[in-house]
Amino acid sequence: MSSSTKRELGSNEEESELRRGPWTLEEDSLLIHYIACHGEGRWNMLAKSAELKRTGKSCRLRWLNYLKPDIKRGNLTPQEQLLILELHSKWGNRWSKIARHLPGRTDNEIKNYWRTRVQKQARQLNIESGSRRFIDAVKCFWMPRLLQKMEQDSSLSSYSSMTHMNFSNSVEASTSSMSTTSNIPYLPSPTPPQEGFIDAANANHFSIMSGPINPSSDLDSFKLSQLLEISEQVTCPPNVFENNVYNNPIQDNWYANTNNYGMQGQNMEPLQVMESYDIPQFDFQTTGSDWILDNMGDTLWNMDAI
DNA sequence: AAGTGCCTCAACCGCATCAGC
DNA sequence: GGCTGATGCGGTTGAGGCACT
Repeated sequence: MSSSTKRELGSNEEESELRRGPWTLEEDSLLIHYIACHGEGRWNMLAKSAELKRTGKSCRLRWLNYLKPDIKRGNLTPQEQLLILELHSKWGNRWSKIARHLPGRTDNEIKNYWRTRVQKQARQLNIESGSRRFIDAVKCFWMPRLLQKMEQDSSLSSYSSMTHMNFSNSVEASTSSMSTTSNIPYLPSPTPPQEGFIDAANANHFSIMSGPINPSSDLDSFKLSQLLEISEQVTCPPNVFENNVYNNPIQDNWYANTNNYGMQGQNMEPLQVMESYDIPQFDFQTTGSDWILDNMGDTLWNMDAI
C-alpha cells in the first residue's frame, strides 16, 4: 500500500468505521445539507463534520458525480456524443477536460460512455480504439450520422426557424470550400432530406470546438451551426472516400463480413483480413452507400441504439 | 419462474500534483 | 528540501438491472 493510501485511510480504527459501497439516502441528505450550509471543499473535514462515515474523497466524488444540482441525468444527446467524439479525437482520455465542455456531465459519465459504447463498437469492428483507423471511422461515419441525427431531431421537434436557418447557412458556408463529391450514407429517414440537411460534403468536413461552450447554454438546444463553424477542421483522409474497394479482393472479403457487425453485442468472428490494413478503404462513390446502409443503417452506426 | 450472461454506471483505487508548514 | 494533507485525474471493479433462454 502506498504512503498516500495509508494517509487516506488513517488508523485501523478509523478505517474500520468507514463505510463503503453505495450511498444511502440518509448519507446523501446529510452531505447535501452540509454543503448547502457550509459550501463544498475541505472534503476530509467535511466528512467528519457532517458525521459521514466516508472518506473525503468519497464525499467529493458523490457530490461531483451525483448530487450536485446542475448534474444532467439521462442519455447523452447526439450533440453531446458528437462533442465527446470530437474532443476525444483531439485530447484523448482527458476526461475531465472533455467534461468541462459538456455542462452538467461528469468526467466519470463521459469515461463510462466511451468505455461501454465507443470502445465496444471498436471491438466489434475489430479495430483498436484509439488507432488511426478507429479515429477515421469515427470521423467519417459516426460523426456524420450524429450530425444527421441532430438535424433529424431538430426538424422533427419544434426547433426554432431561426436556429434552423443558422444551421442551413452554416452548411452552405462549410460546403462551399469542399471538393469531395462522395455520398455519405443516410440513415433510413422518415422524412426526405431538406434544405440544409447534412450531406456528403459537410459530413466529410468537420469542425472541432476550440473553446468551452457557454455553461449557461442548454446543450439540448445547442446550435448546430456552432458545431460546424468553430475552430479547426477535421478532414477525412482522401482514401477513405475515394478508393474503389472492388478493385481489392481482400476488401471484398471485409465488406462481405460487415453483416456480422451487430449493434448490441452480437458475437462475431475476428476479421483477420482487416489487420493487414492501416485504414479501411471505405467507399461511397463507386459502390454507393449500399453496404454501409445495409450493415450499419440499423446496426453499428445507428445512434438511436447508442 | 429460475438460471445465466451481458451491460451499465456508481464507486473505489492508485497515483500525481499542489500548497502550506 | 521534505513532509503532510487536500484535491484531481484516469483506470478499474463489482453490484444491480435487464434480456434472453
